[in-house]
Amino acid sequence: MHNFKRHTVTAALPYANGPVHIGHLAGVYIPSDIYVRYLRQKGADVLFICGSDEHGVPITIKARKEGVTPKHIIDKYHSLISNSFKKFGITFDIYSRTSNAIHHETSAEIFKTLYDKNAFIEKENDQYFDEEALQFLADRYITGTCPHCNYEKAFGDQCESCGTSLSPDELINPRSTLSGNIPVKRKTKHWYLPLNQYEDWLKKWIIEEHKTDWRSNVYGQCKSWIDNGLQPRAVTRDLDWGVKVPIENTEGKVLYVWFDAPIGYISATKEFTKDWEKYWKDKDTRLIHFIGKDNIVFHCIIFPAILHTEGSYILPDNIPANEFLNLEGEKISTSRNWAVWLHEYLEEFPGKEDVLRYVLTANAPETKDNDFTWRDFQTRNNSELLAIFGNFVNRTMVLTHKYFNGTIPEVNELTKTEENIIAEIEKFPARIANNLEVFKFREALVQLMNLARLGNKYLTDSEPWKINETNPQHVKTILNIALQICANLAILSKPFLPFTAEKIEKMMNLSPKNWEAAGNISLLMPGHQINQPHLLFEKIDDEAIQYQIEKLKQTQISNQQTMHIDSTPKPNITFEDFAKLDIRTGTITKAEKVAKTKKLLQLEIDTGIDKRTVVSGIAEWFSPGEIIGKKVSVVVNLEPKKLRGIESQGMILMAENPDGKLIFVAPDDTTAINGSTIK
RNA sequence: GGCGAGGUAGCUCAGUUGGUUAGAGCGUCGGAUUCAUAACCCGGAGGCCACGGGUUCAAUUCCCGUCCUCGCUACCA
Repeated sequence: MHNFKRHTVTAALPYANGPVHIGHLAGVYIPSDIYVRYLRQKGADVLFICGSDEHGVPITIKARKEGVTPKHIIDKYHSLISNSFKKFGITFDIYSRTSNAIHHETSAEIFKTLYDKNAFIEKENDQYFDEEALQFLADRYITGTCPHCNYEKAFGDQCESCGTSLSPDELINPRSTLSGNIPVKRKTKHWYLPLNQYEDWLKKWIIEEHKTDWRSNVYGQCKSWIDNGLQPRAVTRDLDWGVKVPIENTEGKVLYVWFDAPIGYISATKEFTKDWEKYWKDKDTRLIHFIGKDNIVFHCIIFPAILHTEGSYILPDNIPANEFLNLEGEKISTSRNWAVWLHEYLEEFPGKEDVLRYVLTANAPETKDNDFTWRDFQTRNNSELLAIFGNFVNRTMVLTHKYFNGTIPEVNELTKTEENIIAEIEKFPARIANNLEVFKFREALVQLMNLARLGNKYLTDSEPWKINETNPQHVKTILNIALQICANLAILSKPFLPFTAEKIEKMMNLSPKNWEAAGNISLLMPGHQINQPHLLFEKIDDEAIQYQIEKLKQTQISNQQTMHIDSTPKPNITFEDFAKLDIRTGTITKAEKVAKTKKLLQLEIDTGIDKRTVVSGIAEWFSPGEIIGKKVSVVVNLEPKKLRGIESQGMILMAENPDGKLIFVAPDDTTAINGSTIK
């Protein structure tokens, strides 16, 4: 085990085209903040780095849509995001942004170094070009008809109607969104990182050297990528928003956003300190990336490959990626507004930053996707944070004021019970720390709560309110120890619940202490005066929860009304155009799954005029058995097309429900005769 | 379909290098208590450890297969 001298901890750069939500917090920022706060409390040399990721096409699209500049968008979200983090007590040493000059210089420099080392492959290929706007078109800047579902506003990279990933070449009738013109193909040159050449190196570094210390989800995902064979990846794009490619004659080309974004960690460090190199180039520095699982490939494979080739940088020692957090059973979605936004939470639950920190840690998606529900949020606040932690501190403080006017009493004779309690207290710092060291934040938090439980049990068992008459000397001992537990809680809860820890410190007149100070009963000296107690947490009532649930329900309703309904009709066609279509009623006579596909069913349809084979992408919604005998509407004069080697001789008409499920568009009356023309 | 990660009490999760009664928190039921935000404390109930085979003296744990969830990937006239 390497003995590291310092830590560089990074948290994934949030993309500056929207606000941040609880999924971001639970997945990346809370665990990283807990870890860093813990390290700092241990007196470690640690740097905590983050910033906004401000390049890439989606930002330019959003800007165009809203009629503002990309700069306007990133400024808006950079400050919104940065603010939310600050208010939640995420203690980055620096929260930078990739639009800064220093980042452009740094990423250009690294690109250039790799370029000079011949680390890239140059490839020339055809790409769509807008002759009016005089620029190459990013995939997102091209719209056209989806070849799969005929949706007319599909993008060059994806059809939002059927969800298919596309390449611009597949689009029917492509158009530039910049000018509306039909784009032309032009040759353009790009650079690729030949990831395939890194396979042996990655195998050794990840598969062999990090088999045991990386989380199984991270390790498994990497292994999957490596085993499946890696492909060269383009590192440049034709775009005018981003880091300019630092080579001559490359006007209009920028670094692909995934290339420059992780370099943002380095440039942010540079911006923060002149000493940045020791945090990135010294073998004694431990580099840790906190990310969500969607980022595994970039942080475990691509970015390390870049750093490795550059040559002077260290590689990450661990990459604790979390899985995803769902909200009330559904995937969190920015575009569908299915989220709890941090800036809204801060307004609706003022002073409850720690409550959310607690709930998201207790329910963190460390090993698998997890679900955030408002009911669970309420229960964890009321029955755990408040009832166990808050209540213990409160009852201890109240008793101290009642019996000793807020002065810490001295410890007298220790019974066996006290000796056991003290021995227990000693174990907690290590117990919590051991879990934090291996990124088990959930379990660490459970241990913290167990300390409060220990305190509650001790008070209840020793009943100072009963023995005050008969044995006042022992009451002093009991309360001293209970108060020492509170002081320990102030220290040990700080990484998790920083605002609460500070409140306890204030109530107890206690100066902040480092981690090693905890684990004993000498934190408060007899005679020390404490302040009046204030409640650390308050009950969250049904009303507040109901309001949040209602809010989500409204979102759901409005989503259902707007989803997938294209409000602009297609251009008019003549009757002659319509008459070209030959749609017949038919009956499904056979159905079977197409081997090795998830969505395809091979159907045999009795169209009244013949029996023919149709391949249809409905397997996700219908099993072969349930649709045999089903009446359907079939386009019988569609040009046949081969799918997965099977010739499809027609198309079945389907409609789509708001939830994405396809339903048959079929004759209302089952007496409809096969072959009857639909007109 | 391929690959990866998961499938353990009502809920959220531990755990098992194969071995006597499978754990925790919350919830639930009962008891005790009143210092404390009806909170705390004690106790009970609640599990074919996804399903089917196999290996073994013994499997929730190992092997094979199946099903379900999530992710990546292919594919969806």
